[in-house]
Amino acid sequence: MIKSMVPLFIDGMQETYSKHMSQRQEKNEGESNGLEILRHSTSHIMAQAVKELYPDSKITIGPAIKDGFYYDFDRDKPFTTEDLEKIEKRMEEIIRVDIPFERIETSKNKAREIFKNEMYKIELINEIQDEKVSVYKQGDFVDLCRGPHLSSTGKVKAFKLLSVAGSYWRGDEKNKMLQRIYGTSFFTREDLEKYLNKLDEAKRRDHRKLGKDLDLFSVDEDIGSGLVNWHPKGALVRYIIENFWREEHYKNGYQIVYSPHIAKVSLWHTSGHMSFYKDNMYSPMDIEGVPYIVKPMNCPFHIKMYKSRLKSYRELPIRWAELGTVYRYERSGVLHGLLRVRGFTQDDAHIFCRLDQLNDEIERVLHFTIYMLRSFGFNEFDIYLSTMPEGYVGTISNWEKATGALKGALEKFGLKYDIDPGAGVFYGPKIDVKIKDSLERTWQCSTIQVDFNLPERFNITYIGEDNSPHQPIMIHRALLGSLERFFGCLIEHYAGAFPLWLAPVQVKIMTITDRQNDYARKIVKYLSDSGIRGETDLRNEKVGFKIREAQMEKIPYMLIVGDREVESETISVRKRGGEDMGKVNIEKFIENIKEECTVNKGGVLNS
RNA sequence: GCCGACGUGGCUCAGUGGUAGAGCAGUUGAUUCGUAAUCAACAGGUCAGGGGUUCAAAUCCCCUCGUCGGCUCCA
Repeated sequence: MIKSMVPLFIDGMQETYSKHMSQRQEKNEGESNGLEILRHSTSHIMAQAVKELYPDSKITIGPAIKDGFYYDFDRDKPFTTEDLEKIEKRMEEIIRVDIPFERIETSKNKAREIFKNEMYKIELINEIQDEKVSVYKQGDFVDLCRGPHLSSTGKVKAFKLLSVAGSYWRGDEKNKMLQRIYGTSFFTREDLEKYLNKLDEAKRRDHRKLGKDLDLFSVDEDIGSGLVNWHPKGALVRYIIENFWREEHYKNGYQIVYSPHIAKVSLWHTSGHMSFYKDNMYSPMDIEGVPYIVKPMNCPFHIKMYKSRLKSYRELPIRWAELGTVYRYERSGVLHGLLRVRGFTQDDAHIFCRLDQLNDEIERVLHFTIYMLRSFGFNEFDIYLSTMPEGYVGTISNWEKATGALKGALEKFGLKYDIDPGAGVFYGPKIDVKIKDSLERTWQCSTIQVDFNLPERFNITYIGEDNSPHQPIMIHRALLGSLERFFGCLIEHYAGAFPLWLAPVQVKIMTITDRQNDYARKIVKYLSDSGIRGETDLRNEKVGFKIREAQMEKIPYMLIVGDREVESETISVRKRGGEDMGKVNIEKFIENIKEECTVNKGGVLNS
C-alpha cells in the first residue's frame, strides 16, 4: 500500500505521502523505499554537480544508504569543505531548474559508447549479465543506473552534504582509493532539521565525551592507542557490572576461573591461532630463549585446564567463565573510543559438553545472553545466525546439528534474527548479537560459537559410559562481549545517566549552610551503612550551584539539608529529572532506594 | 593500514609570520545563602613531538605520534 504511494509522490503529491510517513512510528519497507528513491536521485544530482564543476572527476557508484546517500568519485585533487559548498550551490541550481529524470534502456554496446570516458562504468557494464542495461539522464548528465528515480530534480526539497571520506573502489583495499561524499536528503525541511538535531543529540551522548565529562575513563597517547585507563567512577561501574555478572554466573551453573596473560608460542601453534589469527596477535617476547605471546583469546587456557586431569561423562557439561583480559592488534584507523580497542576484558566462557547436551546448553546460553542484555536496559538488538562457510572443519552432520541447535534456540525464544549464510567461523556456526551506539552504528557484543576445531586440535576427551574416550563439543560464548565495548555502549544507551543500581554516586547530600555539616555527615554514614553510595557537598556555595553540579554529574538523587531538615530529622529529596519530592523521612528514603535498585535491574530508567 | 580533517593551559575555544588570549575548572580570600552558575584576586601553556624555511614560526614546509569521519550495504 505504501509502495503504491511512491508514484503519487513522484507525480507531485508530496502532501499525501509525507503525512502518511509521519504517522508511522517504526521503519518499514515502505518508508525506506520512498526515501531511498529520493536519496538515490539526490546522489545523481550531486554527481551531475561534481561533473559540471570538476569535469576531471570519474563517476563510480552512488547508492542510497541508511540515513542518506553517497557518491564515490575518482579525482586526483581532494574535495575540500569549500568544494562541498560549491557543489551544494550547484545542486540547488539543478533542483531549481527542475530537470526531468529520463529512463533509457539500451544495449550494452551503446552503453559502452555513452560511458567511453568513464572506466568505472565500463567495468560495471561488462559485469552485467543482461544484454540490455538502463541509464538515467537528467539534462546532460547520464548515469548507468537500475533506478527508479524521482520524476524530476525539483522534487528534492531538503538536502545537505555532510562529509568527505576515502573509500576503496568496491571496498577492496587492493583497489584505488576514491573520494566519497556523504549527504542526506528528506521530503521536507523539517525532517532534515530533525535529522541534523538527532546528529547533535548523538554527539552529546558520545561515550568519549561523556567519559571525559563524567571522569569515567581515559586513553592516553603515551600509554598507547586503544589501551584504556578506568578512572575511579568508571571502575566502580565496572565493579558493579562484574559483581552482578559473577553472581549470575554462579546462579547459572558456571564456575569462575582465572588464567595467565601470556603463554608460549607453541601453545598458539597447537591451537592454530598462529596461523589463522596471526594478523591480530602481537609479536612474541623472549623469556630465557623461549618465545611467549600475550594472549588474544582465553580458550587454550581453559582447554589446558580441562586436560589437567581425566574427565568423566558424568562431569559434563563443564561451564568455565572468566573475565579474561586479552590483547589484539587492530589497525590504527579502526580504533574507536571504548568500542574498538587493543586491550580488553572479555566476559568469556567455554562450555564443554556431549553432543546430546548441545541443544540444552545453547538454549541456556541464549537465554542467559538475553537476560544479561535486558538487565542493562538493552531491549533492541540485531541477531545474526552465521552458517557454514567454505573451508570449514568438522563433519557436515555436526555442523547441521549445531546450526539446528542455534536456530532452534532462537526460535524457541521467539527472537527475530537474520541468517548470514556462509559467515560462520571455519570451526563452527555462531550467533552474534549486536547493539547500537548513539549514531545507530551496530557493535557486536554477545557471541555464541560452536567449535569443532579446538577439541580436535588439543585432543580433549571424556570417558564415556562405555569406558572409552570421546570428544566433547566446545561452545565459546561472551554475553557482554568485552567490558570496554559494553561500557561504551552502556554510557551511550543511558546518555551517562546510569540507572540507580549502576550509578557510581547514587546520592549527593548538599547543605544550605555549614550549620548542617554534621547532620550531612551523619546521613552519608547512615546511607553507606545501608549499602548506598553517597557523597556530601559541604562546600561554601549556594545550593543552586551545588544542584547544578550534581545535575551535570548525573547523580540520581540530591538530598538538600538546611535548618528545617535538621530540625525535623528529614531530608529534602530532588531527583535527577528535576522533580522535587519534598521532605522525606530517611528510613523511608533508604527503603525506596533499595526497592528502586532491585526493580531497575532489567527494568527501565525511572528518572 | 589507506583517504581526508584536526591537535593552543584540566575542559571548551580565539589567535594565520612580529612579546601566547578568553570563559569554565583550580588555588586563595570574602560571602552562610533553600532547588541548574555569589563576588574578587591569583596561579596555570617548550601552542602534540622532532626537523626545516625565515631577522622572526602556534601560524609556512617535511617527518613522527595521536584524535575524528570514512573505507559492507553492488549501476
